[in-house]
Amino acid sequence: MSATATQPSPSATCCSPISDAPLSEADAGSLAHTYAALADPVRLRLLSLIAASGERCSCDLTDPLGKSQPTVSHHTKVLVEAGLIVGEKRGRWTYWRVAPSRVDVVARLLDA
Amino acid sequence: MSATATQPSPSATCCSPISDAPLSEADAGSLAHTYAALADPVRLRLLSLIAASGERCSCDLTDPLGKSQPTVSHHTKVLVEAGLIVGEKRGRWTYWRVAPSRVDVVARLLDA
DNA sequence: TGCAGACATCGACAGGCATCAATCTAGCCG
DNA sequence: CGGCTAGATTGATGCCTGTCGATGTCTGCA
Repeated sequence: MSATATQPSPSATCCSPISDAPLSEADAGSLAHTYAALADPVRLRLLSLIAASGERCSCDLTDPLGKSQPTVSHHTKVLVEAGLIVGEKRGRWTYWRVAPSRVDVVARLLDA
Repeated sequence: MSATATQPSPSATCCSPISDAPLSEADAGSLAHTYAALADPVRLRLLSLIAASGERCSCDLTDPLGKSQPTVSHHTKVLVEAGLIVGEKRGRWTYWRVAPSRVDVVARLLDA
């Protein structure tokens, strides 16, 4: 597959609160994709571990989550593709941080 | 099954922003359940149709969504179980409204 | 009382996803 | 250079979920 196949769509960054106007099919699709990234207990705990630490290495995620290394790697990938976290490789380790802008969009979508 | 089997857990109503402290497994589970209700394009459009109208009958949902009546009924049920909408039967029709309190909880969880 | 319409439920099918073992890749150290 | 370790990728497996046709239930109306 191409490297950008599941990149977050630009339309996901532009939506006003859902009470303003019905979502288009395209917007609903990309937003559902973002919410799907949050619809897993492991990913929510992963995100909160990163958010609470500010920055966190993959090697410090497998133990608290109680999941195998491939599983954790899979979940970090999903969160990256949803634009919710960003990773930085430093030497042998990868450090993760939350991507505040995207989190902000998701939070604000449901504002009344 | 019992009528309350999939009711939203009380713990889902009490969570502070995820950056404050890592989520417990139980909280992560119930929150993931709520996000899963939003992780479908049809349900997002359904929710936005209801939110934009204030109140909406099931009979006015199948056409704009382009889904069959059983499918729409399934999705409204999922949103009700997530606490995101409430339904009221009046005569032969069922009218749906958003449940602001739960929507508020979901929106606020990601606050930085 | 009997009929028609609105909605829920059931059963079945297809597609997607979480998980792990095994393997691969890349950077560090002796 | 050779071994070691962190992390990504692959492939297989089992479960969950979206969808629809068929059917059931209840309400209003003639």
